[in-house]
Amino acid sequence: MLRTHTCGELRMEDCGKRVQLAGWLQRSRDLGGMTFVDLRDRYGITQLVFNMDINAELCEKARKLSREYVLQVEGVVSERSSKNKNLPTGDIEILVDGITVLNPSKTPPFTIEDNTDGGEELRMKYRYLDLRRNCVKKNLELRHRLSILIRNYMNDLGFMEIETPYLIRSTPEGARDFVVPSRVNPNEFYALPQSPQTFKQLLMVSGYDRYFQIVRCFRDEDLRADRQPEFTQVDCEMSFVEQEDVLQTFEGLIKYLFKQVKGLQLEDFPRMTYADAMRYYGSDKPDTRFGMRFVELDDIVKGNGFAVFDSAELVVGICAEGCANYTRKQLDELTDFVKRPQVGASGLVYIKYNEDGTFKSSVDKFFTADKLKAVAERFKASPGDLMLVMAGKREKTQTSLSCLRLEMGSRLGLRDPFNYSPLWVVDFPLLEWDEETGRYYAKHHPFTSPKPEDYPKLFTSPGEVRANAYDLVVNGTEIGGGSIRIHDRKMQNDMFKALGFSEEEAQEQFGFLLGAFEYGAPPHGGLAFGFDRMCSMFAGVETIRDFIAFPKNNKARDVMSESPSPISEAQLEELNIALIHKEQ
RNA sequence: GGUCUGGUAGUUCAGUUGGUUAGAAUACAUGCCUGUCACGCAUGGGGUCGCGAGUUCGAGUCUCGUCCAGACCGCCA
Repeated sequence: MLRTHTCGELRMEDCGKRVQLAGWLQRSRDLGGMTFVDLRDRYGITQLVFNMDINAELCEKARKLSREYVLQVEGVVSERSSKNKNLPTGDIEILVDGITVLNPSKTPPFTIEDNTDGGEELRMKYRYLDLRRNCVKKNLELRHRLSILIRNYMNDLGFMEIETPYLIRSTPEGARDFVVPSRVNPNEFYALPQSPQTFKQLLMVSGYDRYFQIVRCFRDEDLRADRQPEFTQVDCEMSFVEQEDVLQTFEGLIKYLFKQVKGLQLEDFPRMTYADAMRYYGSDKPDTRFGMRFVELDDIVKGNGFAVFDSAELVVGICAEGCANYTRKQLDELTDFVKRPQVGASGLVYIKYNEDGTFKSSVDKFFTADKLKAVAERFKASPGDLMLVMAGKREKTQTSLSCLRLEMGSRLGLRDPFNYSPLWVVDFPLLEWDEETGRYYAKHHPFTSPKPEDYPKLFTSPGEVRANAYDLVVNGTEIGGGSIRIHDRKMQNDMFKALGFSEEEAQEQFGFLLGAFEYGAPPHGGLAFGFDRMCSMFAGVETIRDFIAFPKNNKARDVMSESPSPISEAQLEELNIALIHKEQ
């Protein structure tokens, strides 16, 4: 061993011990007669001291070392004459009598500190240096800790972790697949799994009635701060359960994690139907840390000669408490905000309920004070409040107002990342109409079961069928989701029919699963959590990249290893692949 | 596919209405300094202003194109 201790563990009671440490040179302070060196490893920082009077030759050697050199030192643990309260090892230092440079280092392009001078791009290019930083290390430690806690909790409940394949059959439903050419089967391709969905259902057929897996998944879609092409799911499935059993089981897991990681004892998670989430928050993942719920106004405001309202499918608004003093400039900012292409609203109506009880609105021309008073009552507004109203097509208006609600929540400081507000969103629609292709798609996936009472509507009014599907939402972020699956062959056939699949197409793509369902599939259901998002949620940040050791950038590139990259003609030849656009 | 923001020293940034030799901080190098811990002080080196074209007597600054990075919309069962 090159060391007897780590750089984080020596304390006062170790004084007098002869020790060996190894690590990286964080920083050195050369005072002329003496030199201090901070030695860093994964566990902490320990100060080394060199003194001209004691060993001039060694001190001279220490002065020549620079940042990120890898050192091994030997010396005696001593009490410091001036202590550093900011450091766990701040009471002691090592009186060094021997030093070995294990490896020199070029000057790193940015400082290895919490408040680094390096920008995002540079840190990603030199990610192996970025990972030396304490704050990045803490993120990976959190991730590790969560994975251990989850595995232990699931194990205690009798869940088995079973690995499923990464090279699987491509299916056209859902996200775009990453594909992998097969050399031994020319002209054929595997896909990387978007999730182990079909395999975990097959495991239920096989009788592994409680399965989980912390597993990498792949989706070839555009990236976001909270979306990577490869990401990790906590994938779970149970047999002989109903929706309530799944919700209870995994609410337990999440509460356990909050207790262990944050020391928080969470109340039972509220349930909200998809319909209510859309109606009151304009989103299927509502941020319930604050109110400002939607209030629909159609019956009050229509028929007063304001064409925008009269022609709208929906007139809906929110009430921002205490914001009646917003200036013209602030209101214009909000109008600009909703008019941005990303939000896409055509305008914003404001109604100020002034402190003196009067109203001032952008639609005074059309509405009497009495009418505005009626609107204010519908909002349960008080003098001093500001009502913001939007109108138009129902869904579009809801999503636009949802953006505005979140913006107002942020402006008013109502979105504290460490104030956690979890909820289950339930009763999702089974199907979703797609205008472009003119057909229904499974909102969750094609194995999701309809609610029994809605099953008869599958062919009469498919859009109204609700599913046994649920999402766990925390602070406006979808942390996980799942469903009770279809285990009945006839129901599965009906589902494919509703999706416009012919018998042959269904057989072609999912034949192995359908076949399995004919050999005694148990009732089953489950869910999957986004593990990266879970980590970022516990840390109170938006981006999941901080919790992935080697993430991709927003063009799906690894700027460190410069991946993806072209492959050789020989490789292409071997795979029987020709490139169409070689120049790109 | 689209909207927006940015690209100037190793790094993080400033750079006025288009006008002389492009600055600061930090890092780095050298020297001084015996209790520092963001040590201090002094001196010094360091620039294809992302790239290309255009406007102009003159472009870091204006226009167009392009590349790169980031946020978002579409997309993500």
